[in-house]
Amino acid sequence: MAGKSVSAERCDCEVIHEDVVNSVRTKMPEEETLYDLAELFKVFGDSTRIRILWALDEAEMCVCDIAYLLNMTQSAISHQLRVLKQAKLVRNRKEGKVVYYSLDDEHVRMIFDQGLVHINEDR
Amino acid sequence: MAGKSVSAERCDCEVIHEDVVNSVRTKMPEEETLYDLAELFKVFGDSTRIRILWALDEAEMCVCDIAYLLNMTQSAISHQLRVLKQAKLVRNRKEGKVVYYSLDDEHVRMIFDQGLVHINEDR
DNA sequence: TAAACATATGAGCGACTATTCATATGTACT
DNA sequence: AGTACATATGAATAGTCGCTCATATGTTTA
Repeated sequence: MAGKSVSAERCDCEVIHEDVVNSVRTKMPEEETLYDLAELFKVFGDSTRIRILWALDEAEMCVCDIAYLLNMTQSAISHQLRVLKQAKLVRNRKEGKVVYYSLDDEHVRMIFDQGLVHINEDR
Repeated sequence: MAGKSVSAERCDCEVIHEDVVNSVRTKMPEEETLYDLAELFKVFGDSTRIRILWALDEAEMCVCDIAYLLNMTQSAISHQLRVLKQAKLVRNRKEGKVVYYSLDDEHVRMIFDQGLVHINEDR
């Protein structure tokens, strides 16, 4: 509580550029916003889901199509589609027994493209 | 091996829009590219790392600054900075004992912004 | 109604990962 | 050389996650 113990409990250092830190702190978005952002990228952070999204960007497909395309179990695909739907990245349409999935966000492709730019940068 | 077993082993369905699947298949990027893309987004998929990147987008900071800003252990931050560096998202500069980190990619902000657009879309 | 089939879902398992704790490395100062 | 300090790192742990397997749901057709 007194003198130098400004640095709280977590940070075990002494020298701090407090002006910089305070300046940055005021510019940071809300904690919750950054948390939501991380949650969104977590969804992109799996190659199965990336492949599904990429495929759906090309054409609307049913669960079975996707499973066949990616050579994976129908169950595995279905589970992942649920994740993607919760993240509001895909929508579905029912036609008899068959459920067709498609992209629900035109920004997905832009985000992917930006990611590709980064990947291709360092080669 | 005969007749209907076109659908391989993984996909346990029968009805498939093979034309669509084949068309999509030709348009899909290489497996490795999508894998790398997922790896990149995996790095973004953690709120600690997102916060670090956002902070560094505002100003260059030393490890201790970041730990103080985010109220986290120096060790935890250091571990995450290593991940970010391996992903070529941050670079560092040494000045005596202190190591300053900064963003190593101007696309990060654009990717974040696109992500925010998605998040804010459905409210 | 019964069989066939596309899809969804819950439980369980193995793999991965973020943090903590202890300690090592490297630099500055006395 | 020795102390102080900023940072890095390895091991251990707790929590998360993707897939599989079994099964449920819902729709079509006979």
